[in-house]
Amino acid sequence: MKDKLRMIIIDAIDADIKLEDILVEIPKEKENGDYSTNIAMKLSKMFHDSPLNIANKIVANISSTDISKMEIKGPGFINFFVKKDYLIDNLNEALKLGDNYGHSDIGNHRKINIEYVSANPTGILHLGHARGASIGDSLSRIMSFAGFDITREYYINDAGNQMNNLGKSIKIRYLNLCGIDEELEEGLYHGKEIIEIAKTLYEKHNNSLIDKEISYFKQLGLEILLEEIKSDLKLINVEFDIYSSEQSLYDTNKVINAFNSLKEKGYTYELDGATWLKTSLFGDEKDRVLIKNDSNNTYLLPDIAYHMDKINRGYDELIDILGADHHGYIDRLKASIQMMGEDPKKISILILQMVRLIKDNEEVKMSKRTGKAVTINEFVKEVGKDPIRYFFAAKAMDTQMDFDMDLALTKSNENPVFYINYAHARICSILRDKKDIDLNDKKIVATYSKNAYNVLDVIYRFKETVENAALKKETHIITNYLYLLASTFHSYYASELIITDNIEETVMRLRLIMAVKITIKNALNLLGIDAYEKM
RNA sequence: GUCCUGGUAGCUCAGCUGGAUAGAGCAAUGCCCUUCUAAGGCAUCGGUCGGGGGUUCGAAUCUCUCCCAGGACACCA
Repeated sequence: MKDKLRMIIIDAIDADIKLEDILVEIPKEKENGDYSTNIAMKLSKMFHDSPLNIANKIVANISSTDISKMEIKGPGFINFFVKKDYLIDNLNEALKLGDNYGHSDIGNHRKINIEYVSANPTGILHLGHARGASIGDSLSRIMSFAGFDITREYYINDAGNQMNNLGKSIKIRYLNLCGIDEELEEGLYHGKEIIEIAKTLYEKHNNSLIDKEISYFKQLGLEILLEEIKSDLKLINVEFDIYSSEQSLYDTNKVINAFNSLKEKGYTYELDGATWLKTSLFGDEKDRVLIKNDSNNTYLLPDIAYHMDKINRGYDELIDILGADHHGYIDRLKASIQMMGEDPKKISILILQMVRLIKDNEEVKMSKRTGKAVTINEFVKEVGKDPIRYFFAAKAMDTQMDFDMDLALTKSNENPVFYINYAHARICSILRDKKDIDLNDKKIVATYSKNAYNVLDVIYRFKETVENAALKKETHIITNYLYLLASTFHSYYASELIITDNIEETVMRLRLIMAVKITIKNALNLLGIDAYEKM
């Protein structure tokens, strides 16, 4: 309807205006119409005329069967009151489409790769990772529902020095169990999951692994921890399409090829025994080291190879969801990609601000080494998957958030996910009582109440909400919508009975709440949250 | 010191391509179960939009400056 109005408005203006310059919005106050536009004020300068005059001219030029009333108010807003037939059409559409209601083609099958979490497999995932995982997965679901072709990818840093440290840490813990005294030095991994791995190995093999190389322990640790990461992610409904390995980029010569390509183009130079990349040529604040003077690579080189690999796999856009501590990384990566001859605009890097965990009014520091961090596993057990998913989706990525453990653990009704699911459960309950009423009765003459129309209107807005969330890449647009939908429904529920003696009325109202149920379920699904039949 | 994010009701946060009286939830207060789930509804209370200047018909929104919080400034990833 918004788009329709924009078309109507543009036809009524005698000037060269682009469609996207016309803003149509839903006024906060109902008395200001169903939709409104500020275009007259916008055109005031261009036409050298007062907004009110322009508004009057525009209104005089509009004639549409969809519009029941137009008003000019305030400094020059044009308010539209539209006929409500489209809401009924949409209701029928929703019932017909079911699980597919709200699906959009706006993404036009553009191939998008979303990379998130990508935590090094040197420990167990904790709460901070849960934010990235939740946002990444919700965004994938939303964009996918909006018609984008989404691939979810997890990048495993299995080639760097931390992996050797992992192997070393496991081996030392194992040797300790075998009665060999060896110190676990600073910088190695002190987490209790490392001890557990060592313990498992000892129970299984006793002393027989003492002479094995570090690389043996490294490989074992990697496999075990990766499995643990996958199963932890599954607890919050997150799964990936592709796990790609840094090591494999070396094995297939993609890293060396990337390096040679940069070198051939003259973007590298030697200094102090290291090899540098001229990223400052393309907007980075300074040049970066590719190969250290101990002849090891920095992380940047394989990362360039990795992003090139993704581009070469045919994606139209790469989205990286990274923690706030990586923000300095954006410029150097984009600069590097540009040197490789690709458009840096293909890469969107979304920066996720930190989560601070608060317990007893004090911050709990999260560190893989101390073993003190609250793991996803523990957190799901205490709080539950759905509140976690909702809570993370509900906040814009760029807000730093404090996660108050004590508050979350009370499991009180402060969590809106209960409120939303309560609406769903209520509907299910009514539908169980409907007995044998035929909902497809076409001969309906009764009309909907004002409250019912409010509900219809919110249901109608679902599709444009999905599109908006997908284009802006913001998950909280969906949570806000869900809350509005639930709230509008609860209000309607209190205002009239669904099942009455009047069969026509009953059928209409049942159809309405069924559409609400479908919409809630579909929207919750976009966030990886279950819809409850009963509460 | 430089850069990046934030600073909106007691608390957690929306709103930010400039628009009508700044919105929700939680907390507080008062009503509403002889009605399909009261985990609900209805209402009240609550604000120098961090401070100050600027741009204009109009600024929470744009701009400058200062203050506060967190983060980044490696031949770590």
